[in-house]
Amino acid sequence: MKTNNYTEAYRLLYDHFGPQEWWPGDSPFEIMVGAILTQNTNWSNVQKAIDNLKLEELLSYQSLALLTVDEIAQYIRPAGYYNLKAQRLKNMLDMVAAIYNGDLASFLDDEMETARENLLAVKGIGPETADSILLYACGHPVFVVDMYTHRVFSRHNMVEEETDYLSIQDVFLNNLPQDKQLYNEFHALIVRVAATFCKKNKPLCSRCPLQGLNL
DNA sequence: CACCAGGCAAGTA
DNA sequence: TACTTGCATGGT
Repeated sequence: MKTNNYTEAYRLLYDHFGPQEWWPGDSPFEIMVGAILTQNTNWSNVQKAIDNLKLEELLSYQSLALLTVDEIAQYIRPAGYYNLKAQRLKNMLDMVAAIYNGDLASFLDDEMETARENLLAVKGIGPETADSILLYACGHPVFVVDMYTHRVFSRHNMVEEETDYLSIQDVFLNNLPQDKQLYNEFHALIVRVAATFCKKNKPLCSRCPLQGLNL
């Protein structure tokens, strides 16, 4: 059975780490909030911010929409960049209000391309945040690229060192079956292997399961 | 103490 | 177009 290196990389990671069962969140709305809060930020800090909102039962579209930007900012302080992220959350809520008449379910059920355009039009939502929401909150078949994807696979010579988001995304979309469950697990596994074996400013780790690739 | 973390937008030349 | 900078907390 022949397969390509990208499918093989997925299999190696899955065999090593097992299913990751992402996204860590109980609802689509929690995932949308988490996607903004985790921008350039460690997840453990994001979890504290999410817990703050949960304790006050504010982690729903209807509840959060009642707060001012400054009020949101105080709850999410542990996530860092809290003033910026509070405004970005507000921008996202405003988009749902303006385009989907305040009905979150309408956004979640919308067509993928339309939903992506609406997300990218929100100030503070870029390609990674948009794709994370499309995949993990909406359930659309999108491959999410992040800093780890670039680091891990450029280190293994499977993506260019100097490249951009869409180019990396193309590599994976062109070399993997269109399968949202696979995209879901693969991204989570990439985060896992980066945190475990492929840290910044460290040499290629000999214990990385991707060493098993026949390049 | 320094460095890092699941980005993005705005400013500069 | 191609760099650079601001945003900020908490863990290692």
